[in-house]
Amino acid sequence: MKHDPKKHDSDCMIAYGVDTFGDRWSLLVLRDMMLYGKRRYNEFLASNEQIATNVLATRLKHLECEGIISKERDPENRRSFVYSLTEKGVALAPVIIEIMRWSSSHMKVNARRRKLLDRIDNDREGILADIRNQTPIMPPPPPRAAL
Amino acid sequence: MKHDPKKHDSDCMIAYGVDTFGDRWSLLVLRDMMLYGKRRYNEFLASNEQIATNVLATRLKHLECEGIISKERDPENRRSFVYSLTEKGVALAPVIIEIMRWSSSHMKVNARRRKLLDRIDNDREGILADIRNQTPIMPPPPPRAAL
DNA sequence: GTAATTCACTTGCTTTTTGCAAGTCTTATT
DNA sequence: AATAAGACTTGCAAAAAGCAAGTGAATTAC
Repeated sequence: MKHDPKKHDSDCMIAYGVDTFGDRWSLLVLRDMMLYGKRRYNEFLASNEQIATNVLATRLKHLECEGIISKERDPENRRSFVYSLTEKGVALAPVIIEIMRWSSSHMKVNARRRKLLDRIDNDREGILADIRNQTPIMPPPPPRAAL
Repeated sequence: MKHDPKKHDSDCMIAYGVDTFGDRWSLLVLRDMMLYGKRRYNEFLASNEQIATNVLATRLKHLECEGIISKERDPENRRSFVYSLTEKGVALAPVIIEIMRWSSSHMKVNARRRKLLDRIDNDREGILADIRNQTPIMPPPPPRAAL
């Protein structure tokens, strides 16, 4: 599945970004991959934000089609697939980082978050390296207690 | 109209950003304000992306309610309103900048865009100052030829 | 001073997208 | 051979987006 470049060729840079990854669920999937190192369908499904399974499927397809992520069979368990960030996907890290930086100044920041923010300021290269080789940069939040 | 903080208090930083400004139309309105210096309802409506008027109205209300923009009557034309970025809104500039930077490496970049990207690298402070005092940092694109 | 205009929206309706529950298909385990 | 895990698909209801037309206050034109 390949992306049709015609649509964007004369568009603005923000419009291109927005069309490619600028919706709630795509951004949350990218967060799951970059921050928590998630790589599997059921890991994305398990996020606290409760994405619907059909919506997750279409988002993964779209991100793959845009060249942000790639999909391969897990060699160790052939009924599973593994999603990874491509170079194009890894290059989105600064966007995610700036969103976190912005949010942090407008919401309560707990210890786990503070630690990550400090690292953003002091070890940006290390964070980018971790994202590139799929090392989680912060522990995933505990599952929200069910009603 | 005030935002209810309960919803986000224990959420993640990306989720907070996504809920606040992370949808197609909000991001395009922010672009219009930051890059092109747009400040009026009919200016937003006139963007090439063709936002529907009812959708624009709800987005402006949401952004205002989240404290990203503020709305005042135009003192020189009292049937008009002027929207401005708040400090919280200006603080989103790095997110917009990183989206542009990312997009620029994955799409064709014309001369106008190249000029802005150079300025992002060489005069970041100047750009942030322009955004803060509502000076357009690039000319708006020509209106797309109607069908 | 009344009529036409501008500006910023609303309203009503259709279409598209999302959300939810259940089902399918492939590969693996018992 | 039967059961289960993993990754989706399908069908349907609900919410959001898109479209066209209408409203109401402020302004200019006659």
